[in-house]
Amino acid sequence: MSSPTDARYSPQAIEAKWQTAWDAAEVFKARRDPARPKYYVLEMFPYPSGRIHMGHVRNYTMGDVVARYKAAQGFSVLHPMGWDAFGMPAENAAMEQGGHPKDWTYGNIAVMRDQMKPLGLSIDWSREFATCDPEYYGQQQAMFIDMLEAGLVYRKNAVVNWDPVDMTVLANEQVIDGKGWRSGAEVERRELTQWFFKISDYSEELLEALDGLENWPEKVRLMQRNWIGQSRGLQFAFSTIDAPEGFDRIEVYTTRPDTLLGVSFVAVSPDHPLAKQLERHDAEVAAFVADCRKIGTTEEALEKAEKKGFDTGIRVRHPFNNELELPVYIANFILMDYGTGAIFGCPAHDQRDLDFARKYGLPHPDVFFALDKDEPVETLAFVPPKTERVRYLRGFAGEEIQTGEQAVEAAIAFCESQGVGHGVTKYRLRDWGLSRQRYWGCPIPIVHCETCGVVPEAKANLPICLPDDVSFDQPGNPLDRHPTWTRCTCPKCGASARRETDTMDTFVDSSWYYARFTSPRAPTPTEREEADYWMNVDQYIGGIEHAILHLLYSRFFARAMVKTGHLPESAKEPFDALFTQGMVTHEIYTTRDDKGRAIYHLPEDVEDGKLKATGEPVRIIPSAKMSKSKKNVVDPVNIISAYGADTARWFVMSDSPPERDVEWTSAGAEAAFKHLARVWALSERIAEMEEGAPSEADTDLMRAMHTAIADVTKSIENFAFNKAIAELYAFNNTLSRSTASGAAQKTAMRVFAQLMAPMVPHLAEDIWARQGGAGLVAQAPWPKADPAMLVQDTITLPIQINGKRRSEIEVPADLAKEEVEKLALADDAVVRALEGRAPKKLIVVPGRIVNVVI
RNA sequence: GCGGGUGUGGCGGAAUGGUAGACGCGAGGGUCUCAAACACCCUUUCCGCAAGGAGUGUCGGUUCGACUCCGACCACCCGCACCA
Repeated sequence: MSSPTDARYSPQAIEAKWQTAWDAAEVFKARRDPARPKYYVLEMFPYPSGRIHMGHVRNYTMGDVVARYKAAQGFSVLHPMGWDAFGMPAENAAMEQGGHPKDWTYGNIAVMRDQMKPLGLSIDWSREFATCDPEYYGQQQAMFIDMLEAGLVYRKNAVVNWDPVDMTVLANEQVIDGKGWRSGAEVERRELTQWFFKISDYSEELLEALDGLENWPEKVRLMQRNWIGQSRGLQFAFSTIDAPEGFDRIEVYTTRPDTLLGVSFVAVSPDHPLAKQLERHDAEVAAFVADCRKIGTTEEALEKAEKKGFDTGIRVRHPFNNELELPVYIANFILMDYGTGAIFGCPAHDQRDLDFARKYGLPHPDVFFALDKDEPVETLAFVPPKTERVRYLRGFAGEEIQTGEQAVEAAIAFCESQGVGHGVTKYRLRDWGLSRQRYWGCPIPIVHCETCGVVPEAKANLPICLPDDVSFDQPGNPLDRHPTWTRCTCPKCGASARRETDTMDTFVDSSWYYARFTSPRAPTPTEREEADYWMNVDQYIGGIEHAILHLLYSRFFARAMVKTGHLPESAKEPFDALFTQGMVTHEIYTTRDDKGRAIYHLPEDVEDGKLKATGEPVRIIPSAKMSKSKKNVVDPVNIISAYGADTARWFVMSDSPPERDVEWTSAGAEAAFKHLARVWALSERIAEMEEGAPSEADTDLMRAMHTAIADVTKSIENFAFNKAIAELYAFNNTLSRSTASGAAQKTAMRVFAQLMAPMVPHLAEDIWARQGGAGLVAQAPWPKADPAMLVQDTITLPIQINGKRRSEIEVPADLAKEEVEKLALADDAVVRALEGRAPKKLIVVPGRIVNVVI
């Protein structure tokens, strides 16, 4: 080996050096430059949990590859970073360890920023903010007031999880098996008056606009489509018999009015006004309803719970058959939030209704049969797709064969003509409840005045800052029991009044941060010129777990910002392209506390299945998404200090395709480091070479180089970073074995550095400089592949016999089909297989394959 | 329970309906070395000495040809509106 003894790849020195150089040149500062096209790359900003983990490294490296690649393509790039800093963990930490959520949060941010910076991400740190900065949430309060005035905010009652021992509202994740996570008390459903955003005003628009999001994954659009849940159905009222006063009618909504003649019962939600009315005077009803309210507030809990009903004794008349009286049940699986909170049951064609009917001995008359069968329903409901043709026995037009869809429309038309209800379009999407009875969130800028009622704060008084003097030694919302903070003046009449103590859902914070990044220090939520230039986000990158809520709320919020004048009309769909990366998974380690509840432990605190500190054995739960609450997070800091940031970046981008989950393993990090060290050594060797005389090997190397440019470029464009890396490996193999002249190898090495720069920017920068590249590789234009160098003269055509590969032939790339056929038929394997017969069929796919069918 | 997704060697994975296993890891063999590390070369889907055969979660279908498209099933993952 000719390399000098001191020549060694030392990332620590290289990385610090180039990060300093980038900072000095302000390479990553986003500049509004009307002369250049802009590109806005955004990764979902992190929650400051305390330390970065491999999921962050993977997520932010992906964005960085895109940002650096686009910069090389000549775009003016905006690539910012901030912190989704409000939320429960800060309050939990305050309760567990003492201290203040603010100190905990800002402390975590400082640590994580320090951990992130050595990664060498091309971020414009001058735009950084945290959502818990008063400068940020004050602007959010201003928008809340604007939205209130625009009719997009209102108050109504909604149910929450109530812990009767701790006297506090619980989040769904704090309810475990129906019990409070701290107190262990049975959780109750309780109604509170809460603030709501009118996202339902936009149901139809949010649904229709999904079609325009062509650069979003189809699965995300489908999930949102189903979540919004448009349905067409019939709404009508049953008239009641023996019902309490004011309940002479029960409104129901059904998507299957074609089954109205197969109805055998009516059921209402336990939260339905009728149930509430009966509950007041009937102990049995009260007991049943109370029982229903023990089921959690989640749809999942409701769906999984055993289906139960209570016969109220009330009857309704069938709208088309006065003789027929149907029982009215209160049923635990009916949602008050959907439709009218009341349904009719057609057991023959709905499994849940059938189970219910069988349980309570109700009939289940068939409405239609399959075309080829006429067996009455017994234990399995007959629920064919609505597009399938079936034979109606109890349709509105007698015995008729039609699809469910046709029958539904016909039924609606018939019912309307008879004056029984009307066809309506409904959505599953519910309004967005934003009230949280918690401290660490954006205060809702509202004042409750005895004379004026509910009054928005004056904008001049914003931001309404959270008070610092709070304690977390007792459960509940510290704002609610604060002695002075709640006292304020009514902005309307000047009388003394009480401040709203609810804070905002943290989803509000993350619904507009992308817009704030365009002018993070502005005295208004956004600045028109900046928003006009930078919006929309050209590429948004984040986890699939945000497919519905965060992304749907952001889409709504952008529209609300358009309506209130904070964003241009063109920004109502804020994310032009979306990429959902897979999650980084890891095993979970738990022990139990004295009450049997799970305590989670960090991987770094566990060794050989035992806690390092106490030796207590831990339970190992199979890999799951890395999450701060489960503490199954891996610390990348160790990898970076041992091998450098480029190794960490290279490793997380290689192997797994970015959209798929990856299980963290330390095995590959060493290998990634060795590879980068080999590349560095190769560059040293090439740098020492003489220029030399051109040879045929030069042409081969240049062909390989242009192929690499074309392949890597395409792979990065397609978000196939693992393939880009595989192609870089292949080019490395070619280059390191090349016998081309020094001049050619130097050229190839410089291009190699450019191609790997998005993934390993520090190493690329070092090689670029060593090979005499001009300026910084971070600012060099992306290389272009010469199409002439990609053309191949001869190709290998595989020959299949009956679809199985049996042979191959070398042919000129542009050989005529007839010639290929002749050559194929002359091939030994083909001659042997044909045994003198003619082939049944001969398929030649030019440039791809030949298939001989015998 | 409902909605969405994923499934390919020992491992991560590659493959516009056209040579299944690119590239990497690991493993085995070799060169170099006093030795080790590093580096380099070769082998590596399975069965078989070979010829050959089988093979992309399972079962079926469409096609000249299926990892790819369709249907059913199994397993795992994500979401289910107060985790972020």
